[in-house]
Amino acid sequence: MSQKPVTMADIARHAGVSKATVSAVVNGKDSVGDETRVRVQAVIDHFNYRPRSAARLHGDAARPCIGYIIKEARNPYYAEALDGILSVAQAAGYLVEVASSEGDLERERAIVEQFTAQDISGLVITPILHEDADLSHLFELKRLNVPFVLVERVRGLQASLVDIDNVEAARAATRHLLADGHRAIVHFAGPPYSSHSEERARGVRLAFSESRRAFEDAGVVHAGDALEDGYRAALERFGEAGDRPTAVVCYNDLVALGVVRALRELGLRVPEDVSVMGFDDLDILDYLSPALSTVHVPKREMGERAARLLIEQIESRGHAQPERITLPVELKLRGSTAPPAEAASPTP
Amino acid sequence: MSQKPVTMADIARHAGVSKATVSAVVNGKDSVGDETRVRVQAVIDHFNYRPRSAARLHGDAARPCIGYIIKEARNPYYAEALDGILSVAQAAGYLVEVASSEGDLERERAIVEQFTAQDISGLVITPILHEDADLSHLFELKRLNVPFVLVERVRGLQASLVDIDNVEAARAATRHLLADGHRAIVHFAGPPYSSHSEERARGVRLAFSESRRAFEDAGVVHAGDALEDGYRAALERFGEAGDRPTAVVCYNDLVALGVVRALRELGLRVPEDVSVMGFDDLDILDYLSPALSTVHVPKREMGERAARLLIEQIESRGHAQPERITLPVELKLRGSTAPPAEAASPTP
DNA sequence: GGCCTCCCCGGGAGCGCTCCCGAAACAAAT
DNA sequence: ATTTGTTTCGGGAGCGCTCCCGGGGAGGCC
Repeated sequence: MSQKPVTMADIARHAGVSKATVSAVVNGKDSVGDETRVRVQAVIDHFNYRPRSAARLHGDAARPCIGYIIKEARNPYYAEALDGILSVAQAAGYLVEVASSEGDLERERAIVEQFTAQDISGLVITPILHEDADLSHLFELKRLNVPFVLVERVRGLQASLVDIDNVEAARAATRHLLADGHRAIVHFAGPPYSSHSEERARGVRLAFSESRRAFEDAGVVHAGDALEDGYRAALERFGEAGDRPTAVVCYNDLVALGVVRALRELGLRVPEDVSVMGFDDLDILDYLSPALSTVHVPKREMGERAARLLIEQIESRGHAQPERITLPVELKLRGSTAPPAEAASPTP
Repeated sequence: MSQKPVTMADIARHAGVSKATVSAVVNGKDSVGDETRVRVQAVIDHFNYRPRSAARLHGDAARPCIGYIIKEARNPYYAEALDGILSVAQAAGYLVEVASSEGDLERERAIVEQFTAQDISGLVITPILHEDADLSHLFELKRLNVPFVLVERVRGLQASLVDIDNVEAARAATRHLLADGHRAIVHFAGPPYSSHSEERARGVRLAFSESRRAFEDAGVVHAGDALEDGYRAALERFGEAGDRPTAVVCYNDLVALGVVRALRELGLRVPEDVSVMGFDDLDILDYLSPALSTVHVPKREMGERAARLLIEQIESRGHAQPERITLPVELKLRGSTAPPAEAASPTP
């Protein structure tokens, strides 16, 4: 298995030249004769030699590069935030590398290690945070003085953060439905490893509990963060007979789209029979019909702010203080929410 | 600007210890006394020292890692392909890093350099290919013996490739519309830097030219690859009075969704007034209404095959032959295409 | 008080590579 | 024939770090 790595000295020996000459050939210097070049190149090709550039520690410093760790490659949310990061990073001459943990803590840990082993300049991290997750790799980052910015709150970790007030946002969205007269509202919550999910669920519950009018809590269902999750959850919840919620607050827009599809298949109309509220305001929503009511999250701006914060931190050489930025959200009411049929007309 | 980088020797000097001790502290070895550890750590913190791990060239080899270079972070197409790459790579113990060129050749070049400077194990590349683009960085990869797999054809570059037959696919899609009786078809082509775009346009033209029935070529319009591009192009093309195409073949699904929105705003019905054909078959399409007719591209499988090919190449230590895989596509007819009004009901 | 541990720590070699500089080898100019 | 120049190559130092090993100091035991 573990072949001995072929080194530049090996090539030099086999080609009957010095290491310096091999180095010159590898780097395309013009200070080497054609005959020698060909001979050395042949040996290189034969051994399939590739210089371990890790060893080349002087000379041109690596281009500064920041890493972005996301949780779900398939959620356009991150692509939009990436857009913001890219615009700022590019302007500042930084490269951006993205890695997805796909919701797996061990993968996140491996990614962080990989990045630090590559002397990355800094990281923007969407951390995995399920109950008693081992966050040692994040603390490790602090110990190694690797600049990083979080885009999701981590309890007990003193670090820069760019986020929205998820509790308040979810609360506002739910309040709106309550004000519209909905009395049975269900919340399709996100994945357990996300603090965003937990916070949004908390906001929904807060709105539930503060509701003074007659209200039957239709509960919180653990759904997920993908299209299929919303679809499945809605088929299950609305497929059963009896009490049917009149509104659903979703963890995010993808879940909401899944719900809309399920409702359509179940023969329920949106918003006449069921109101659906999303979260995030993905770009694509503008292009759909019916348009989804949702909470607008300034993803692009969050990416920009995170990148700016990170670059400040990098260029201050770690002497910048951690900073916390909370960006405002906005309720976007479009076509997928309306007062419930019963409440719409009567009770003036 | 260019601060002198603080090295381990600096820390050792200021702490009054040896480099070895500093190294031990940095790596959390337990062979160092508490008092010394604290003192050294203090100096490290003060100077904000971070070991240049590039210099640590023995010991634990870096985790094998493959890079994926995409063209457009915001296109879910790549996210779905990434899904396939991730599943194979993860199973084989590889990490995946994604970088987006955002359609910019210089950025692509910088990314490739960055990756090779990091001793990446291999690359999956979606190359930028506009007319007489300078592809020297790709040839450079061959020279450096860096394994890589393309997922878009590059003329004149002998390398592994996983792709579909874009010409044939676009031709089939257009043929279908022709067979349905459409006589004025417009093609909204993709960005100029993409060979996929060029090939698909070629396929459309082929279908045009082979059509035996009376047919007015409504032309090829240069649109782009994003939602807004399709939206803009459709507003322009269908906003004008006079000859109105009865069908549009789009470069991809995003463009098609943009077109659908524009048509809706213009008061045109899909598919009654205009048929819209997409390309790619994004996951989200299943969740939309009306569902989009499109060409199903096996993105996930393409990602899997590309990753598998790449890993074979890596583990054969460069002695594997380049291989070309062409995967089949499938026409997915859903709700956005139909025979044109005139042809459907022959004027009763 | 002598001796043997054990624990810390420092000295120094070595990693694979690149750079600087000078030695050959040959050509051209005086 | 000597000088000057040019091209091509090798020797060797040095990069920042880690590992091995051996030396010294503190403490325990007789």
